[in-house]
Amino acid sequence: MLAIRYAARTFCMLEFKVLKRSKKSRARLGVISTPHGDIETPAFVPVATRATVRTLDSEEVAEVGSQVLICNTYHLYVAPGEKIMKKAGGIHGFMNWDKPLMTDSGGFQVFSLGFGKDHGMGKALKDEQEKNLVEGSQPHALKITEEGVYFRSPLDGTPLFLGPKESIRIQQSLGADIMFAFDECPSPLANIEYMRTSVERTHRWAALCLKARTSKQALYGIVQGGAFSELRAHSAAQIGALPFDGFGIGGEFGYDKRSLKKVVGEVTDLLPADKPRHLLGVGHPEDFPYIASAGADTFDCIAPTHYARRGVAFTSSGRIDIRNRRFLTDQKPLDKTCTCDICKTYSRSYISHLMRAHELSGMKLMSYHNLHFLNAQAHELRRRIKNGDL
RNA sequence: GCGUCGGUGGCGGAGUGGUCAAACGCACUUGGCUGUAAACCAAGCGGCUUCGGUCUACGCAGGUUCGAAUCCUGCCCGGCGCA
Repeated sequence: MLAIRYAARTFCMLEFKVLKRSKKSRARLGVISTPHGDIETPAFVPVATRATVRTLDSEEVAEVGSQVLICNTYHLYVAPGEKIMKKAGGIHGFMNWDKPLMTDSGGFQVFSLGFGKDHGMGKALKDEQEKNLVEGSQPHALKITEEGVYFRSPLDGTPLFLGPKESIRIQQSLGADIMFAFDECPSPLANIEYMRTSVERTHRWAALCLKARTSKQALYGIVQGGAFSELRAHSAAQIGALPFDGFGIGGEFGYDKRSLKKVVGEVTDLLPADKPRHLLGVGHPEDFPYIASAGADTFDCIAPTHYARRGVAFTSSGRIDIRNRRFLTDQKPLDKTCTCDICKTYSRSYISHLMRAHELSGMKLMSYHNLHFLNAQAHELRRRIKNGDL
């Protein structure tokens, strides 16, 4: 199955240059060039699920130093729908973002709307937990088959189907610079037999995605395998051997930072050195050094905006929950070392008041700061690699 | 003045003889969140506690009852109607 030939493959509009390789770690400094400009790597990729970085407009997202965004195929398929997106000429014009864009394939929703919802959990484990999800299990709300995944529209219950062909077709309508192969993001509770079956299916889907592509958009294959080293290695070897333009690394990576670095490092060792790697859905500020030193070039995370709306600000001295009463009288900025417009202008006291009063502007100020902060942290990673410190 | 309805925890508001320290919502406190199901979710929220309890509480004061936030009497306060 994986021996399909890709002779008719079109030339893709993506270039990757490695400017420097660290002597201390797997970290590397690079530039990804796309039709919409360059991405200096390592880069943080803000999440714009429904063609918006929640609470911010595209100009603000650029203002805080974002180089590239990732949107979501499943969510844009549900609303406003493929036709409308196609008619808009794709996401770039639709959301007024002329820098590079990625689209996630919908593979994460196979997890988040499936077992993730069933077990009320995210893809990251906090503690060691029993891997009790057995081969053949199906989540409550959707059905995973060899051909793809049957969903139901969260809006009106309409049956939806997403498989490799459909995902690529929709992603081509969305027109991002970088597409991702349709995969199953397996639950962190999946046992090794479930994981093996899932990974093999994701590999078959990967080949079908390559075959389905007819545009010049770049396409990244996705490595799975959870925290099982042998499955990660197998997946990295299989996916790495296919003519993708880059590689995503998805799923879970164990329940601590050391495990994250180990698992991702083992994967990047097996992937082609001249192609970019994207770590999917990991990026709390404290993770950044682990991610870069494991050899990932880009990585996305909902953290800055997701936490912002709940009152958590990322600062140089850790997280603070701005809604805590003590901040109501605190005249300092969110972070005294931050250079963003919010920290130059507004006090913790004011932002605490806005968040406690559920004012939308509070969520916006928080999102603006957090996104600036994470982009600045990524900038710092590049500086450290350049200086030989990482 | 007469009649009538009502006074419940920080607020709103259930309860109308025992299973009531009192539903539910808000507010408040704490915790969680990593390819967005998420401006969300969970726990706590009278005092003391060796966590089994125990004391004080449903306008105030009495009473009936084995037992009252719930029934009776008086008083205080508020809404409405009639004078």
